[in-house]
Amino acid sequence: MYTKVYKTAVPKRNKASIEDVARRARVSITTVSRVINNVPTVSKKNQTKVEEAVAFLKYTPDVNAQRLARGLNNAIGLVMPGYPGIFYSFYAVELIRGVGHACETQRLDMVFHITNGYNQINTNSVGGIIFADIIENKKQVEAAIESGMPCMVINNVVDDLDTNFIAIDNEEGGKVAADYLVSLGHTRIATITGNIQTQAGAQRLEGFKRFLLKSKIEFPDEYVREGDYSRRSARIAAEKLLSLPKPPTAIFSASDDMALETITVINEKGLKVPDDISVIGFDDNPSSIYGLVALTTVRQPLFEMAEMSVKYLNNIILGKKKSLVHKILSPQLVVRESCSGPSKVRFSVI
Amino acid sequence: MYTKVYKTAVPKRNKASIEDVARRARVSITTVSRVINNVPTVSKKNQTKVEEAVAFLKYTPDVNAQRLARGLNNAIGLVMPGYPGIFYSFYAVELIRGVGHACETQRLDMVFHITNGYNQINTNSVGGIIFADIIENKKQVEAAIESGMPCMVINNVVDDLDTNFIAIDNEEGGKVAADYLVSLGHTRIATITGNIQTQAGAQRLEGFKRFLLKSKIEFPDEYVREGDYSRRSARIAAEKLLSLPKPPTAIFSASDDMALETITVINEKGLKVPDDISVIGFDDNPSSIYGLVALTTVRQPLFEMAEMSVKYLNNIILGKKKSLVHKILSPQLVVRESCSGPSKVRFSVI
DNA sequence: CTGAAAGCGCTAACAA
DNA sequence: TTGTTAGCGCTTTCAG
Repeated sequence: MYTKVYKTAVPKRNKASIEDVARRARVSITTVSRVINNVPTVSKKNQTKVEEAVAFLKYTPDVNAQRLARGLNNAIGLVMPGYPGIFYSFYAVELIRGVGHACETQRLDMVFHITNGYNQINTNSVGGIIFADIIENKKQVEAAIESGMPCMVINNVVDDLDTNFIAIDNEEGGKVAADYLVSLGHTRIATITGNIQTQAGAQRLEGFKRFLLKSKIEFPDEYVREGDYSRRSARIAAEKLLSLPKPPTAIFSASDDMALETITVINEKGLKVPDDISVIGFDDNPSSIYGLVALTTVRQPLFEMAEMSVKYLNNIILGKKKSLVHKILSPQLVVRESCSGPSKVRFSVI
Repeated sequence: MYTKVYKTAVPKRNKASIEDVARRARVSITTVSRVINNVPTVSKKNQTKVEEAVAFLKYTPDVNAQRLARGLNNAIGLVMPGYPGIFYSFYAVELIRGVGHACETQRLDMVFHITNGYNQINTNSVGGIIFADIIENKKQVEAAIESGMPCMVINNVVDDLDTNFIAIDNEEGGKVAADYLVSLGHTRIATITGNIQTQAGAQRLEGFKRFLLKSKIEFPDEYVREGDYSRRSARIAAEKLLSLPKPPTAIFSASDDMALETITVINEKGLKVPDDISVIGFDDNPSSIYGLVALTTVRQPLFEMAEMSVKYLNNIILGKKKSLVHKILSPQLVVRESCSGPSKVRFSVI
C-alpha cells in the first residue's frame, strides 16, 4: 500500500513565514492573517504596515498550512479517461481549457489525472473531483463518492449513482443532425458513431436512429459504422461506407474531427462535399471552419460545461450548495456548407 | 493581492486521523506514522495491528499535514502556454500524457496550469514547476526561478537563465528533413514553419535553411510560409505555396498535423503525394500513419522528454541532484510513403 | 523497537 | 480593532 520509505534530509527553501511578517510589522500573527485574508477589521495603519512587510519579505502564505488549518483544500481533481480516442480529441482539450480557466478565476489548483480505469486515484489532496466522462472507470467514481468526496461527472447522465452531473443532451444532438439531413431530402443516411462505450457516443446514435425510424427512413446496419472519435477510426469507417454497393448520400460523424476526416476521404475518392455527399459533424470545433468546405455541425457547449462543473463543484465543496446538481445542456445546429440536398446526378456517378 | 475574504463554516468531512488509528491499534501515533511510511523498525506485531486499524478505519493520511510536516510538496506544476496553436497540438497532449504518467509512477500530484503569459502562477502548492516551452512567458519563468522554485523548461534551450532544461535538437531536426529531401533529388523545397516565436519553430527553420544553403539549393523567401502548428495555419500556408508560379516539389511541414493538412490541400488541388509533391512532417504522431499515404516524418521523443523532465525535476526537488540539468535529445528520420524523388512529369503538369 | 513531545505555518474562537 | 491560544494532522528528534 505504501511503497516508499520516507527519507529525511530535504533541502528546505527558506521562505518568510507569517511570523516573520508579524515580527517585522510589529503586529500579531493574527493581524497578518487578517490582512492576507482581507478580513475587514484591521486598522488602516496596521494594514499598511503588514502590506509593507509582506512586500519586503516577499511573503506568500504556505498553502499547505492554510489547507490544514482551514480543513479545506482549494484544489480540485480532473480525471480523464486515458484511452487515445478521447484523450486526443477536441473534447478533451476543451474540457481541460474550461476547467483550467474556471479554476484560475476561482483560485483553485487543478490537479490533473489521466486514468486507465484501474489505478487508484489520490483523493486526498483535492477538495473535489471532476470526472471527464465515465468510461471503464465507474469503480473509481463509486469509490470517490463513497469516501465522501464531492464529485461531479461531466458528459454523462448518471442515474444509478447518487452524485452530481452536467451533461449534454446527446440524444437531442443526434436527433438534430438527423432532422436536418432528412429536411434536406436525404433518404440514404449513414453515421460514424463516437465510441459506443461512452454514453455520448451511444446516445448520439440513439437519437439519430430514433428520428430516422420515426421519419420512416430506412436505416440498415451497414449504415452504422462505429468510430471512437479519432480521425483514424473515421477514415476506416468512411472508407467502408463509401465502398458500399449503395453508399449513403449523407453522413453524420459524431465529432468534427471525424467529420473532417470523412470529408478528406470523400475527396480522395474524387467525390465532392456537399455535392455528392453531405457531411454533418458534432462539436463545433473552430478548426472545422477552415477546410475546403466549412463544416455544418451540431454545437455542444464543452467549454461552458467544463466551467459550470467547477463552479457547481466548488459550491458543493464549500457547502453553499446542498442539493444534487443534475444539469443537461442543449446542443444546437450550426449550418455551414457541408450539407445540401441529395444530388440527382450522383446516382448515376457511382 | 488577496481578493477573497476568507469565510468560515466549512462542512468538515470526518475522516479518520492518524490518532484514530493509533488509538484503535493501541500504539503511539509515531508507530502508525512509521508503518504508513514503511520505516523498518516496527515489530511485526505492531505492524499488523496498525494495518488492521488502517483497513478498518479506511484511513488515508492527510496530504496537507504531511506536506506541512515534511516541509515538502509532492506535487509539481505543469504550465502550458495557452495560445491555441500549441495547445491544440499533438505536442501538448504528449507532454501532458508524459508528465502525467511520470507523476503517477512517482506519486506526485500534477497541477496543471494554462498561462497567457501574464497571470501570476501559484508557485506555492507545488515543489517544482515544469514549463512546457517558453512563449511570451519568460517573465514567469524568471520569477519562479528567482523565488527559489526548482524549475525545468521543456523544449527550449535556455542559455540566459540559470535553470534546467530538456530540449529536442530542433536544428538537427530541420537539417534531417532537408537532408532527406535533397538526397531524394529535390531542388524546389519549401517549408511551412511552426510558430516562429517558439524556439522549436525558429530552430527547425534554421537547421532546414542552413542545410539547403550549404547544399547550394535556392531557397527563396516565398518558399517559407509561417504556420503556428495548427492545421488551419498549414492550410493557408499550403494554399499559398501551391499557387506560386513555381511551386515546390517538396514541402517540410514543422508538425505532423500541419503535414497532414498540407497533404489534404495538395489532394484537393488534384495533385498526388508523393508523385507530384513530397511532404515530410515532424513529430511522429501515430495518427499520421493512417492517411492516404503514410507520412514520412522526423520523430521527436516528446513523451520521453516529458517523463525525463519530471524525474530530473523531482531529483532536484529532493536534493539528490545538485548540478543543473541540460539535456538535448535527438530527433530521428522516419521514412514512410509521403516522399519520393521529384517527378519529371510534374513540371509539365503545372 | 517504541513513545512523548516539539514543531511545521496557518486559522479561528475567544477575550480583551 | 487587536492579540492570546488552541488546534489542524502529521513528522521527527530524542530519550527510553
